This record gives sequence, C-alpha cells and structure tokens, in this order.
Amino acid sequence: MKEITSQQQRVLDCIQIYLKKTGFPPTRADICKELGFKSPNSAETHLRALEKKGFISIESGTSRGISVNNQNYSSSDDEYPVIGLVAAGSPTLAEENIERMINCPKSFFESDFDYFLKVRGLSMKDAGIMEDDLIAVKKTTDVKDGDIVIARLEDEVTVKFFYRKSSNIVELEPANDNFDNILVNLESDQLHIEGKSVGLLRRN
Amino acid sequence: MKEITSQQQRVLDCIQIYLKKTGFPPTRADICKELGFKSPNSAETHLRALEKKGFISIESGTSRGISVNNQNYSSSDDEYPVIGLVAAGSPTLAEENIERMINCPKSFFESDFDYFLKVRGLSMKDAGIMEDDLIAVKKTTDVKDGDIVIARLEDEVTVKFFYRKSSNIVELEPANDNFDNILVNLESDQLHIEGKSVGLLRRN
DNA sequence: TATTATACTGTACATATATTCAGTATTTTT
DNA sequence: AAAAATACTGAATATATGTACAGTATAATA
Repeated sequence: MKEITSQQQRVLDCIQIYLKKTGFPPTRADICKELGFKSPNSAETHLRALEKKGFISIESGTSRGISVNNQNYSSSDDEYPVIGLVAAGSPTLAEENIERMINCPKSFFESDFDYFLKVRGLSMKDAGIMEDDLIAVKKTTDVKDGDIVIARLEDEVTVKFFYRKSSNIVELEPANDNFDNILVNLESDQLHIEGKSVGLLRRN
Repeated sequence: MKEITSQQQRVLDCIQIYLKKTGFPPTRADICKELGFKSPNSAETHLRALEKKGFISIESGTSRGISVNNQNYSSSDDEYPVIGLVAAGSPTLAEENIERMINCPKSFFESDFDYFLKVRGLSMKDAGIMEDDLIAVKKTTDVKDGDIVIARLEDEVTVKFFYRKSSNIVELEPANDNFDNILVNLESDQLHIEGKSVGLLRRN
C-alpha cells in the first residue's frame, strides 16, 4: 500500500468516523461538509486517490458505495497499555513506563488508538481533563488546530491544545488560567508530536 | 422490542448480509432484487415495519440510510445503554430515553455499573465533567459525602456532589461557580437518588 | 524543464434512490 | 364485523448523488 498524504488521511478518518456514527458511508457532499471543502469534486478526487492507493474501494454509480479495505473489524477486545506521563528525560512508551494493561474494545472511541496516557497535573482542567485521567492516544503527527495533542518538548511530555500560528510557529495552549501558552519555534526548538487525544477514561 | 415476522426477518437478514458483503446498506431496489420482490414499495413497507419495531433506524431522505440497531456483541463484554439527561418530567431509564448501546467490558470501572448517562450542561465542569460526557452510573442509594450522585428533584434529574448536612438536610453541590448549591429538606422536598458516578467516558 | 500528483472551486447533468399514491388480497387484532 | 397489520404489484416523481468538465495553483518527480 502506497504512502498516504495528510489530507487523504483526513478524508479516510472522516469516512470511518461517519461510518461509525451513522452505520453507512458518507456522500461526497457529506465529506465536504465535514472537512470544509466547497466543491464535491474535492472529495471525489481524494476518494479516487485513496482507491488508487488501495485504502478504499468505490462501487461505481452507487450512492455511498465506499468501503474501507483494511478494516480490521473484529469488534473484539484488546489490551492497551497505560503509560504514566513522566516529566523529564524518559521517552514515552518505553516499557518501564507501562503501569498496567487495560482490556478495552478495539473500536471504543471514534478513532482507533494506541495507548492510554495517565494525566499528571491540572494544566488541562478547563477542558475537563483532571489528574489521573486516562487519555486515549492515537499515535499520529497529523493534527489540526484545536486538537488536544501529546507533545514532547525538550524531553518533557505535555498535553495541550495545538495551534499552528505560522509555517514554523506552533502554540501549545493549556486549559488553565494559571498556566501560560507555550510558543514553539520549530527551527530553534525541538518539538515532537507523539499523538492526539481521541477520548478519555476516568475511574473514580 | 416487538415480535418480528418471518418476512421481516428475511429483510433484516438481507440487510445484514448485504452490509457484510459490500460495506454499505442496500437500497430498496437491492432488497427487492435479493428477495425477489417486484416493487420497491415491498421493501419500503418492510423497512418501515422494522423501524417501527425498533430493529433498524432509517435516515429520512438519505440514500442507503439504514442502520441496524442491535450491534454485534462480543464475549465477556456487555451492552450498556446510554441515557440522555432529560430535563423535566421524564423518568430516567425509560426505554424512550435510550440513545444507543455501548459495548464495554463488565469490569471496566472500579465498581460495576448499570448504564451511561449523557451529561447536559456544565454544572459539574470544575470536576472535569463536560457536556456530552458519559457518566458510568451505578444504581444505588448508598452514597457517601463527596460522591457524585445522579439525583431526581421534583422530576428534574441532575448530577451533583452529595453532602449530608443533618439527618434530614442534604446539600447538592455543583462544581461551577455560576451555579448555586441546592439545599434539600427531605421532609418537605421529594429527593430521589438514582445512583452514583463510578467513572466517566469521553469520546472526542 | 516538462510532467505528474496533489489540492482545491464551481457548474452542470444524468441517474440512482427514497417515497408517495393507487390498488389487491390475506391474516390478525379489536 | 370492523379495523389494523401484513404482504405484495405497479407507476410516478422529487431529490439525492455520482461524476464529468472547466478552471487555478502548488509541490513533487522525472
């Protein structure tokens, strides 16, 4: 399977989320509405590209005739690791940081995910993310403005809102007045996006 | 869910087989072709009957807008209903209020639970409970000070912190400065504790 | 440098599709 | 005995939808 572009990934995600939500695939217009395109042909060309690369199949002349090919759809459970949000020096997902495993259905959240991150601190409390909450993290670097991302800045791992200010300036914004925004210059600072939040789990 | 007739069962089977084969639901014409009907209205009336009996949902004006309601359940998991937090007059757990079912491992939270409650409003936002969050609710009247309870006061269902002030005074405390505490006199007011929160689920 | 792929807007149109209306007939429920 | 639900055929139609065509622009590739 060939390489997928970030926009094509967005379209593919859009299809899967729509499918999960409604039970049937989206139309071209639905994709446009969801992703902000203004012409149905925008969706059409992306769909053709995704088909050419083997990610989806399209039934010609058929409304909503889209099917996702890889579909690992066995609705069975899986074990997901819980990673502690370690402050400094330690890379995420190192084996030492796995606190325990959690049994959870594969398609529990709108998007698939790779691990649970245990939250430390209250920098995102106004977004309803509290200490010891478990964030379902999807490993990806394809993040949009407003996404809650797991970012590593100079060996420190944090959870913040993501906003791209310009081609090489990124703002990491906490959801707590007691914390300051972090402006990152991609040229001088080393920023690594570990993934983004696709859900949250709290156990009282 | 009401009784299904043998012909309606054939149509329901047809939908599920078609879905499995193609990845998207059939049209009325597809069903006719599959089952040998000669008029699209044959399929239509069966679909309407299946919808009325709760086996499927139909999105009006939408091509292939059919979704099958009973999701495939897997082994050790269970199906839990999602209940909308209805404002006034409607009792919780009435069947009409079930928005959908969620497949979830039985021992997912620290305590067992009975249903998910979909949160409306921000009265508990400082406790990290946001709009549209799903609270895992255990049906019980055995609540302690500081528990997050689901309470019904005069037909209104709310989520609040629970504090017993004296033998017949209970305080329901929101987690939001814009809301006021509610003092309940158990002798004059009718307070019913539906249950308490044992966990929370958020799907971005 | 030319070509191809990506990433769109915008218009137009044939057809795929839901849905209504008019019938007929049998079975079940009230 | 009347009413409602079930189970169809057949025709008609508004609209939902795929898809082609005409552009523009930028990035990647050969």
